[in-house]
Amino acid sequence: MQDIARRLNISRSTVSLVLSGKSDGRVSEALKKKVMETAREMDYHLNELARSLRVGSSKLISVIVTDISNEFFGQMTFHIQEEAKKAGYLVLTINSNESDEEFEQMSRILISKQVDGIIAVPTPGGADALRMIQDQGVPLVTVDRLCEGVDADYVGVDNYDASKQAMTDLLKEGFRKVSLVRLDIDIPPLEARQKGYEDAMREFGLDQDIDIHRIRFGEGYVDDFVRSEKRLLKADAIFFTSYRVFTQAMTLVTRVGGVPKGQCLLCFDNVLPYMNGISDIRFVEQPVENMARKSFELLLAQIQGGHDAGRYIFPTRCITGKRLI
Amino acid sequence: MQDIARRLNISRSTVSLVLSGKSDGRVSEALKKKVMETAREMDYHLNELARSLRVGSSKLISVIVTDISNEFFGQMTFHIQEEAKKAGYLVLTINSNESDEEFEQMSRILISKQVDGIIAVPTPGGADALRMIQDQGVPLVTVDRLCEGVDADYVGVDNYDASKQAMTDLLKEGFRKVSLVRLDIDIPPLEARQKGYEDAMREFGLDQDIDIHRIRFGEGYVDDFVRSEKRLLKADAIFFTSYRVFTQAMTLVTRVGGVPKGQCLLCFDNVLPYMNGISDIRFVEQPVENMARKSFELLLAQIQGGHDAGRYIFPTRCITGKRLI
DNA sequence: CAATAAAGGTTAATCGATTGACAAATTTAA
DNA sequence: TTAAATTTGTCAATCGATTAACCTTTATTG
Repeated sequence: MQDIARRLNISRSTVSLVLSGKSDGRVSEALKKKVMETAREMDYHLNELARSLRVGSSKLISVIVTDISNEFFGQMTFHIQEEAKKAGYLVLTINSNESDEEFEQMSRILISKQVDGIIAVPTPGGADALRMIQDQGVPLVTVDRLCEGVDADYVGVDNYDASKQAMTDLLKEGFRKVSLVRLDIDIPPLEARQKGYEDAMREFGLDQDIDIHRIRFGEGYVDDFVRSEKRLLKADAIFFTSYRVFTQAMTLVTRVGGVPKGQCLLCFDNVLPYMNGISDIRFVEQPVENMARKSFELLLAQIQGGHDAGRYIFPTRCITGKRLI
Repeated sequence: MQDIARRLNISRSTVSLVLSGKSDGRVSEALKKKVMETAREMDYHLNELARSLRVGSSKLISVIVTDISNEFFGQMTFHIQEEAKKAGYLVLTINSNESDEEFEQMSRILISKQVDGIIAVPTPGGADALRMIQDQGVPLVTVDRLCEGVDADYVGVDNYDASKQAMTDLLKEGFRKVSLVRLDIDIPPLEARQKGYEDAMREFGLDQDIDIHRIRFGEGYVDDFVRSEKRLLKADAIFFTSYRVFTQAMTLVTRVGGVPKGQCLLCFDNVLPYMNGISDIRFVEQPVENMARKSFELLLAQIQGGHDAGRYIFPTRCITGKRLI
């Protein structure tokens, strides 16, 4: 700006006023034009860092997810980005990889970077980090997992209900021996989904057939599946409580000769790419786009002046696939 | 920092020196400890914006891809992020959606945000934006698509060769009527892949059977497929030249009753999730992790002091799936 | 003992914008 | 004709760090 000012023999203030569009009635049209032209000629690009420092807003937000390879979170961040773009924000996407330490460390860095807000999927022990974020006055919206003891906006679905409903539908169709496969991380959504499964089984008098398999999130998952192999192959149906554990299973299905004839697979979250390959597959779909929109809307509301934290629960749908091959 | 300084009755400089770890021999151990403690007590978090402005480095880089829902680019950005994290950088992931305007607009914003570097998949007409980036002195690495007329680092594969090789393998097995399905955007990789297909066909004397279908990237792709339906269903094999167009096709495959018996699907890029569902499917795999690593390595080299632009071509592999159902 | 070095801190300029307060020139109103 | 208002800009403090240059003490050395 200094350079432009010198070139036109005016002050930096004037240049700043023009370039930031705050020159209504403070700078003559003629001069305005000249400033804009020289700016273009000189290939001038505003230094947002300086601007941010001065005005106290970085126009940067962050989305912290636990597993970016999870299609649900992938779409989530995509839609948040689209919304953010419209509002003039850029998004830092962070992957905590389900690690409390990474989650906290990254929160710290984001605070330092002066992000204007954070949309986070909290890790199991992420409460402290969330509190730190709030204490530093950074707007916060939690998604997917409710973190008890932290009073923040929340966007999610009723996992218990969705799970129980999908299971009930399955049982009504006559499936009896239904196994549940879940990750061995203790997070609220998985607990709720498991509870929904258990309650549905009980209501059909299938207490004896309740069969739960815990699979590691990362390394070692193959061993876990091998250990569960026999029982899973004998099940009428399998309920995978999350996308991640489903895809883990799919990488191994070749080894056991494919999905047993007649077996039904139920999964929480969209598994569309797999639909053509398995005779009977169905899934519980979360309205990811609406959830993303809502999350950003809440964040923006916080940024633009406080509001009371709320919890927004979205309805799910159960989608059933048809056999193709 | 001012607050900490006041509390301890010392100068801000001292606080800064301690907190930035540059106080070796300039500040006594006792005082150092006190500073760190009070910083912790006061919940002090450094303002990176200010630091960045002063030192002229934001510790922010950006990755601009054309289609984040493309699994290849998804993994690409993931691995770049991991590398960046190790080096203390955060990543702004941007989606240009194959639009030249968005690509240029976003480049502008990123320059303003003072990112330390950009790794970009250029859009068809992105040359000007690339030049702008370079003119502003921002380190740049291009990936996936070579942009003629721009002298920048490049990381990619030999699309022609990979494509021709995969086709040759197919033809050797006896497949004859092989159709090609591609997006109707004119970008170097697709041209090269098509050329590889054509040359392979010709070498087997199948000039007459060359059959190319162009499908729109966004809206309207359904119509395009409907138009091509008859010919595609009659083909012995289909070569999809990119992940995107393959997934587009998969959303429609239910309508036509599935993949015809015996038909082979060949795709450029990893389509693992679909492998269990189709009797004969194979794909050309790019070594995405190595490519990501290399891209960041090149960017970092530029950031840390210029080097001559180079082109790095990675080898591909052809993976063949087995029928499960 | 004087000269020099080392240790421990401080001063003040700087990065590049923003903006409230002020001022000169010109116009309008009474 | 004179006071008030408008137009068109400028001044200078500020956001929160970093860092070269400088200044005191205190210790070391020949």
